[in-house]
Parts: sequence; structure tokens; C-alpha cells
Amino acid sequence: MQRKATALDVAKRAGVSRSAVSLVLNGRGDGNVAKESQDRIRRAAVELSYSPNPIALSLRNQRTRMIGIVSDHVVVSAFDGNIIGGADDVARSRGFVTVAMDTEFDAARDESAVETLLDRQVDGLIYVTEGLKPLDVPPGMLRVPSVLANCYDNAPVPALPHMIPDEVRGGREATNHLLELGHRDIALLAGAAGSAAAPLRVAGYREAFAEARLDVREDWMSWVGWDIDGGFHGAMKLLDGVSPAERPTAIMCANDRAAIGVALAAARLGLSVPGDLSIMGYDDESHVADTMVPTLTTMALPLREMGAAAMTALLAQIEGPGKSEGHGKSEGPGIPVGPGISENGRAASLETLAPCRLVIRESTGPAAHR
Amino acid sequence: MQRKATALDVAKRAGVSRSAVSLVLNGRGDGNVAKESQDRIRRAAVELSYSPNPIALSLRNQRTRMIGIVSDHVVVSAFDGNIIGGADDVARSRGFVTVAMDTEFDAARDESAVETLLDRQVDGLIYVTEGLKPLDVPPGMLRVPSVLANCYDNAPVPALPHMIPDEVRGGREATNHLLELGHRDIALLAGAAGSAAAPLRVAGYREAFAEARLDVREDWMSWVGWDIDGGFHGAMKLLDGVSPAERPTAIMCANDRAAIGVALAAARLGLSVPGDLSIMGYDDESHVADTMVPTLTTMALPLREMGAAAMTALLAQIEGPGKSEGHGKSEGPGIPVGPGISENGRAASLETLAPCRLVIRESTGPAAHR
DNA sequence: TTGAAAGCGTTACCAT
DNA sequence: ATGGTAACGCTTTCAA
Repeated sequence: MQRKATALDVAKRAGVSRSAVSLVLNGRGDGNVAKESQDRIRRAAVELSYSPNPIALSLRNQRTRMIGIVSDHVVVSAFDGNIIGGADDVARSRGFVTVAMDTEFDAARDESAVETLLDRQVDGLIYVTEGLKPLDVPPGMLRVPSVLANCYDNAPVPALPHMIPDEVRGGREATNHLLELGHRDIALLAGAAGSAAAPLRVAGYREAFAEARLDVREDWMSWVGWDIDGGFHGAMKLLDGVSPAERPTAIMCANDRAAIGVALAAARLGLSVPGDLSIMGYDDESHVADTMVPTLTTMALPLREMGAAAMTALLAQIEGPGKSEGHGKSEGPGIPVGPGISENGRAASLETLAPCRLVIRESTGPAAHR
Repeated sequence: MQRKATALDVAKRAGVSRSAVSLVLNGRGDGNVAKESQDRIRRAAVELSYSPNPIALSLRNQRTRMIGIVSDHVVVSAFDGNIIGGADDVARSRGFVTVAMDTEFDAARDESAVETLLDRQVDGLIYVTEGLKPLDVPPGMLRVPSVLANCYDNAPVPALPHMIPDEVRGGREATNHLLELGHRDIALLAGAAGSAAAPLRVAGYREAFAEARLDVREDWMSWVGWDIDGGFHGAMKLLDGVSPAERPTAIMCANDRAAIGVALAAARLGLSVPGDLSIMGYDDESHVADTMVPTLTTMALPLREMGAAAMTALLAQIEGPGKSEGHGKSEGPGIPVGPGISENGRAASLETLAPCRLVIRESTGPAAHR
């Protein structure tokens, strides 16, 4: 591997000093370097396909243009994976590189991951979680600009800004979709009771019922977890051996996997979807919701948007908004945060809520007449 | 953020020169530095919690201890995500850091991702794909030590080593599992005809039939893709309206998602699994195969093992096998490659095959008597 | 307008 | 045995 061209090589070729090269290539040429020399320098740089050595730059500037991403389950998940994808898009467009470390749900590793990244002199940190949850922020994160995605600072007095999905609104709008289709007998298979997201979605469901002046049937609500079997058994309990007049006409699921379980149960009981039963998912998991039979109506989590918003906020903190540095790649002014992403009400709020998106497919339909 | 201690700080505190600090802390102290000074230096280092600045080290050594990982779908996938997880484990245990870039199936971005990483002076590169496939290796990868995981060099004369699953054997052993349960009427819902993996798995299926001196029913084999709907419609074609005596007693699926489709079809047709029909998956996708109703028997892809093997091979190329450098973290001699991972026959082979693992659960059972 | 020199934190070499 | 110095590649300040 022949060694790359350095600023000195460019200087020699252009017949000037290293300093001149540096000035010109950083836009500080005018008023310091003769126009003619500037041209020669620029030409030489192109000919040698010169680009400054990022390592030397880092050492000199004390800034690495690297953003560390710590995740409880990064590289293994269709969920926070997409968050990271969104964050990476933004970083790349502004000449930053992301370094991701996965701690695989082992909180003890958080601290060491953060220290490793800090040791490498990352300019900022993002912590990403697979599911919404309160986070014991690793102390190291307070030493550089940091943002949380899909989780929030669990400290008595929160220090870091966070981007999270608007789960309450998601639950409410999912419910409203079913109400608008004429359903009144809507069961809810909530996720895990101990999770942060599930209770919020349930709250949204209750809000929708309250607004519609309908009562929630508490016996139709259960915490079945996030998996296929939970959805299956939950649905069997609601449907098996229950007369058509007595059973729900729609089931809202904690997520798409639970919805698979419900569909399985419906098939086994000879119920047609959505004819006899509407099924509503949550997450819009790709290759699942869109390829189910029938395809699933679901509430899409704004994963990429959250990642992008988190990175945008972080970079704004690091180098001011949209100062995109002409770093070669396609850019434009910092990726827009997207419609609907909004600050929460609190004073100097640290919280940004990203809206979920209703995706209507085949698994929901008008309620059958009774 | 108060600045970190440097070697100079340590030197001052210990009353010696920077060189002495460097020598001692790199184990080259004996014979060069007085025992007494060594002690003072080490004590000072601890007191200041000194650790060398990796950036300066990189500049000096021309080695960054960073490994670049390029993926066609990294951060978004439960599949190559696990490969990266395995690779990262090994890297971390040897004091390396991985930086991953996802090109989201856009081959045009491969080159630029590789160049970005090379620009950052990574010591080596790994290219990871979500599904097995031939890869047009980005030219930049030839400039540093590089390894391919789950893909192989598509050039006329391959230059890079690769780690891939032994798909033929996987297909054969999956089939054998069903044969051993007494099944003779085994249908095969292969994946996408255009993919690299599917034909190999089919080859394994044929091998198993040949060894058992049975004929393959060609009309029971079809390319239904990798999704739930493909599995569903494929199964309906095989089962719907077909008399029990005429239909297969087992269906092998291209992957677990297709198996979901088959289970859905079976439920709709009132067939019990595995009583009336055995279903075999592939991949052992987590939260799917293990939580289906019934849970899926499947062939697990050796994702983490492949990633670990790829990284082990790469690091061996970079700094010699198992030279784990005492980099603080828990280590031990380079992660073992795991039983069964083996070199292919060719001379100076570039190919390493990782075995898949049969996971027996509830969806397969003895063939019904006829 | 230009070039020389210092400094970022290391390590390796070479005098002392 | 020890410590000064050059070099890694860059930017910035200062002097010519």
C-alpha cells in the first residue's frame, strides 16, 4: 500500500510551504496567499488526490469527528438497528463517523463501553435502547455532549436530552382507527407490564375510550408480553369457546409479533380476519407486518426519525446547527427533523417526542353488525 | 472536562523523562530503567490514572486498532447483526474497536464506505452481508488485510478469505432429521431462486434423498421467497383441497418466516402441527422460532461463530495469532473458533465453512402412519 | 505574501 | 542507566 499524499507533498508539488497549503485548503487563503499560488495548490491537491489525515487532524484539533453510539442491543436488532441507521445517515452527511458498541443488555458493560469510546476521544455520545426504558446514564456520558434515543435519564434530576416515541398518542390513534371502523368491543393484549412503553400505550387506549365516552372492559385487557406465544394464548383466552356475541370484534396487540400469535389463534378457530376479527399490530416490523396473511395494520415506530433527530441535536450541540462543513458527501442543511417531531411542554424541556405513524393494511376492517 | 493526564505528567510526578515512562509502561523497562524509577513511574501512572492517548498512538504507530466493518444491511438486521456481534466480541477482547458502516444494499456506497474507513486508517476490514452472496469486492479492501463474512469474492481469481455457513450440509441435515422421523413425503419451500443460499440448501436436500435412495418429488419443490406470504401460499398450494394420502407429511421451509406462513396455512386448514404436518424452519430467528406455537424446529445459522471466526482470522493476519496484547479487558488466548469450523479442501483455501446447528423443538414429529 | 516554528501525545533512536 | 530529540501530519501564530 503506497503511502498517501501529505500536505508536504502537495506543498512541494506546488512549490510553496506547508502552511500555504493548509490555509488555502481550509478556505483561509484569500488575503494570505497569492491567487496564482492558490490555483497551483488546489491543482496539486487534486492531482495527488490529497485529503488530510484524520488522525493528525484529531490530534491537532482535539476533535475526532467520531460519534460513539452505545446500545443495549444494537447490532442484533431490527429495532434499535433502525435508530442507529437514522443517526448514521445524519452523521455521514456531515462528515462524521459513528462507532457503535453493543453491550447486549449487560448494564455492567455500559460504563466500560462509554470509557472505551471516551478514550478514543469521540466528540459526542448517543445511547440507544431497543425498547423504551429509563436509563441509568453511565457517568462518562456527562463528560461530552450526549443524547439519549428511545430511553430517558433515570436520575432524580435528568441531565441529558432524549428522543422518544410518543407512545401515548400511538396507543390513542391506534384505538381511534378501530373506533372509526365501528368497533366497540376492542380487546387489548398489552406487552410486558414491567416495560416502559406498554403502560403508555395502554394510557392512550384509555384516552381514546374516554374521548369516545365508552367504558374499557378491564377483563379484556391483559399483559401477555411481546412474543408470538403471548399473543396466541391471549387471543385463545378471549376467543376460544366464546359465542360470537360475547367476544371482541377487534384485538389490539402490543406489537406485530403478538399479532402473529393472534392471527394464528384466529386461523385455528376458523375466524376470518378482518371479517370476524380485526387485528391491530404495533411497530411495523419489516418483513413481518408487510408480509403477513393478511398484511397487518399497525402503528409504525419512528425509529429512523428518532435516530436522525438525536444525531441532529447532538451535532448542533457539538458544532452549531447545520454547519455542514462541506465534507464532500451529499448534504444540504442538516437533515430536517421531520414533520410532527415536537418538544414537550416543560420549561427548557429535555424531551422530544416523535410521532408514530398509522399504517393501514388488510388486518383491520369494519366491525361486523351484531 | 479536565484534560487527561499525559505521559509528561507522569514523568514529572515520577521525576523522570517521558522516554522512561514510555519504556517502563511498555514493558521494555528492565535493563533500561532503574528498578526504583520503574516503581515510581508505575505508581504515578496509577495515581493519575494515566492511559496513553490512542490518537497520538495511532499517529505514531500508523496503526489505529480499529477494524472497519462494512455491511449491506448491518444495523438493521437480526441476521448480519449477530455476525457483527460475534466479530465485535473478539475484537474487544483483543483491544480493538470496530466501526461499522451500513450501505443499505446500495453497492454504489460500498466503495465510499471503504474509502471513508481506509481514510480513518483502520487496520483491517470485514465485509458482512445479510444473506449469503457473491460480492464484488470494493477495490479498497485489497489495500489492507480484509476478510469476508457470509459472502465470497466474486472475482475470477478470488483474493480475500471468507467465512460462510455450510448451507449444503445444513440442508442435508435438516432433511435427515425429517427422514429419521419416518417422513418420506417431504415438500420443500425453497427461498428465492436467485439467491446464493437457497440452491445450496436444495442441494443438501437432494443429497439426503439420494443417500436414502429416495426420489425427490419435483412438483413439491418451489421457490417461494423468504417471507410469510410466500410460505403461506406455497403451503396452501400443497395442502388445500388435497386428500390426506396425497399431501406431504412434512414441509421444509427456506427460513423461519416462511415457516410462519406454513403454520398459518395449516391452522386455517385445520391441520395440527406436528400431528398432521411437520414443519421445519431455517435460521433460528430469535423471538420467532423459539416463541412460535408450536415452537419451530429449525436449522440455526452460525452467525456469531462466523463473525468471531472472521475477526480471529483478520487479527491473526494483522498481528499474529492470539497476541492479545494485555489490553486490560478480560481475554484469554484468542477466542476459539468453535468445534466444527473447518477449512475447505482446496489448496491454500480461502474458504472456511461454519456448520449450522439443528435445533429440535415442537413443530416436527413422527410421520403419521398411512 | 510567504515561510519558519511550535504544539498535539507518543515512541524510538542516539547521545550522554 | 538516562534523557534529549526527531518524527508521525496537521494547523496556527508569528516574524520576515
